[in-house]
Amino acid sequence: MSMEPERLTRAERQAQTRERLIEVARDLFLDVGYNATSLDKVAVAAGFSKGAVYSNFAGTEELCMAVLDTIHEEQIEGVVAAFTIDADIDGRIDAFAQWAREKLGHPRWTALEVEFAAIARTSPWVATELVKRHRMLVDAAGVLIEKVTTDAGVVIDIEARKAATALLSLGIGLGAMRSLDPELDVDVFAETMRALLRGTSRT
Amino acid sequence: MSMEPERLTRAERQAQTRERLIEVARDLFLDVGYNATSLDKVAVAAGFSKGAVYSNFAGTEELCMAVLDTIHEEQIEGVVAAFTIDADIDGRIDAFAQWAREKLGHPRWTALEVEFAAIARTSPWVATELVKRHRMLVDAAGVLIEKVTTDAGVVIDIEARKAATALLSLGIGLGAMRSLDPELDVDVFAETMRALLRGTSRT
DNA sequence: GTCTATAAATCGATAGAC
DNA sequence: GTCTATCGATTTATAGAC
Repeated sequence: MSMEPERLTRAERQAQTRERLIEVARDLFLDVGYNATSLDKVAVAAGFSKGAVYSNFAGTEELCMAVLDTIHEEQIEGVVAAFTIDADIDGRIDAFAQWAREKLGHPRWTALEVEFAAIARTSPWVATELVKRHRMLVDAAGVLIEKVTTDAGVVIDIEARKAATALLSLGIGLGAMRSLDPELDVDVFAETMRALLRGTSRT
Repeated sequence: MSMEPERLTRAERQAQTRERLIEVARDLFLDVGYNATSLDKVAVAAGFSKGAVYSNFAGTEELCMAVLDTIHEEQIEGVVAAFTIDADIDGRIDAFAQWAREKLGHPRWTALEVEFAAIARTSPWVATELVKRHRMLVDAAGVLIEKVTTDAGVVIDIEARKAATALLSLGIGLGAMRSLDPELDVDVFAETMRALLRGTSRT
């Protein structure tokens, strides 16, 4: 038990380096955007050199993709947590609206998401990978809406997956505009969501 | 009347150069995006050199802003045209939905809009100018929705300006995702819009 | 006003030492 | 695996000729 941990330290050290790089890169990408963040700045800010980055990621695009993966993971957790609290459907919708309101209040993510999506026009790899993730996000939100509504015995006019597409798109678009204009009213998200999920209840 | 036109030709020539540059820059910006379009490529593609661009625009940012102005102008014209056709409110909504469907089918604009918005994080000038234009777009759409609904004697649940904010944001977000994923369902825009503008009619 | 030439800075990516 | 050094390619912006 004395030297055993040393053997794993090699792999663990690299894992720590990778996580540290993702952590620092995330802050930079969210603060100044993708194009304004050079690979060198990330390395230096993390206390490494460019070589360390290239030995953990194929390049800038894969680094940003790894960052987006951590963000997407947290977003899904937040949405699931809001929609699975112990309350009726109205309470769950309120919880989600509150979560969305906080997220849209400081919407650095959406700006990065759409800026990085522009890279997809010249990078086929980014395009296919981003499409995968967006479809996964829409699917996850779709089944969640489907489950919440059916559990509550409510029938909504719009298809669950379409509602998920609309809400994700609205969140992204609203966040992008909000990150530009701090005075933009964010409550329109909750209002639109309620208009979409306004169901015809059946006992 | 023989040499009189010659005196104006100086100014007219420069105006033509400026328009030509905006026209070519628009195509490039929409095709490959803002960051992938260098000032030099625009100049060469237009049959000029970089000097011609710098004598007509302060730099790349102002050039793109001029391009966005022409696009915004056309967008407003399209929306106004759809909402002022000779029909009842349902027919006008259908016309707008059809217009939006065509625009979102090939949403090159939204991708440029959000990509350029990312520049605002490091350029204060771009930030203030873009905020001006977005607020103008929302205002224009808001008064249009207000007028159309009141003309039809319909009262909608959501405030007109909020509905305009939601629809513009949804269009931008949906377009950004659609430019990434061609299989994305665009009809959700029309469905969301109808859910928002579902009014309680009063004679 | 437009063009040519150039300055100056930045960034991605690679090669080789350790 | 990480670091140092460096190449090569772009880009913005300016200076001076015409």
